[in-house]
Amino acid sequence: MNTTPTEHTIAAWARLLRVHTQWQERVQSALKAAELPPLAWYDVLLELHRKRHGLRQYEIGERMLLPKHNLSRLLDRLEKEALVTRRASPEDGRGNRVLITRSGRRLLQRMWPVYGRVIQECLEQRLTAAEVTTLAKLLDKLQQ
Amino acid sequence: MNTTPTEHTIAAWARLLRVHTQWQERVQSALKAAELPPLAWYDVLLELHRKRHGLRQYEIGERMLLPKHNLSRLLDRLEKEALVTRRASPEDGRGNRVLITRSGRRLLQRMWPVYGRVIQECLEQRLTAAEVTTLAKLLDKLQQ
DNA sequence: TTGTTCTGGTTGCATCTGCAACCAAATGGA
DNA sequence: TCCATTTGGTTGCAGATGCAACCAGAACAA
Repeated sequence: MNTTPTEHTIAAWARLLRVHTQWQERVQSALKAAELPPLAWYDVLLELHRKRHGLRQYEIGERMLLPKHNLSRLLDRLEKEALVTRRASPEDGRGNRVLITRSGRRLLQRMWPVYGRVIQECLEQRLTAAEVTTLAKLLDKLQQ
Repeated sequence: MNTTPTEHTIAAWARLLRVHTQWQERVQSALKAAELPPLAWYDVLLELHRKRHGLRQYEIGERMLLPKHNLSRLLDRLEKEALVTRRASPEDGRGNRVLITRSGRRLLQRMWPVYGRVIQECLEQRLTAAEVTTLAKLLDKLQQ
C-alpha cells in the first residue's frame, strides 16, 4: 500500500470536513436565532422520543458517539430543564434509565422545523434526489 | 416546497454527521497516541506552509472557517510552542502576518504520516477510486 | 479635516469538552 | 464463597470554545 493518500482522496476528505463545519454552523445559528437550545439536545431527545421505555445512558452514548462523562453532564442540563428524567434502572443497580418528558417532546416539535429547514437548504436543495441517494450510499460504506 | 426533508435526505444528512464524528475521533486518537498535537494545529500549519509570505489572521480564519477570537488563541498556543510567529503587518497597522517557523514545518512533517494513514484507513480503503471521485463531486456541490 | 462606521484582533467570562480518578454494582473465575 | 476485573455513571480539574465587550487602525463621508 502506498504511504500517503491520493490527491483525490485528500480532496474528498477535506470537502467532507468543510461541509460538516458549514452545516454545523448553519444549524447552530438557526437554532440560536430561534432561541432554541443546541443541536445535541435535539439528538438526545430524538433518541429518547423513539423509545417508549427510555434508554440507558450508555445506549444514548453509543448512538450519539458521545463519551459517557460528556453525556452525563449533558443529561444534567436536560434534566435541570425538566426535558428528561433519570430513574434508577430496574435491571442494573448501577445504571439509570432516561425518559423524555412531555415538555421534552414539545421542545422536539419546536426544534424540528428549524432544523429540518436547514437540512433542506444545505442538502436537499443542492442535490437531485438521485444524487442524495448516491451520497447516502457512499456515506453508508464509510460508516463504522 | 415541502415543509420537511425527505427520508432519504435525512438519512444522508445523519450519515455525514456520523462519518464526520468517527473520522474526527480516529484522527484525534491517532495523533494523541503518537503524542502529537490536535488536528487544528495541523490545519493552521498547513495553510501557512503553502504561503511563503505567511497569512493574515483573518485569512487563516476564512480558510479554516474559524471565528477570529478562536483563531487568536489558537495562534497564541502555536506561538508559545514556537511553531509560528506573528509580526506586525506592513500593509495594515491593525493586523499581523503569521509565518510558520522551521520547527513548525518539522512538526507538519511528523504529523502528516499519522494523519494520512487515518485518511487511508477511513476513506481510501473503503471506497474504490471511482467512488471517491463521485463523493468528492457531490461534496463539492454542497460547499459554500 | 473631522467625525462616523467598519474591520482586525484581543480579552474576560461563562459554558463545554476531555481526561483521569473515583465509586458502586455486576461479572467471572478459582 | 471470595477476590479480581469489568462496567455504568459521576466528579474535579484543566484546556478549548462561544459570546460580548473592547481597542486601535482603516475607510469613508461631509
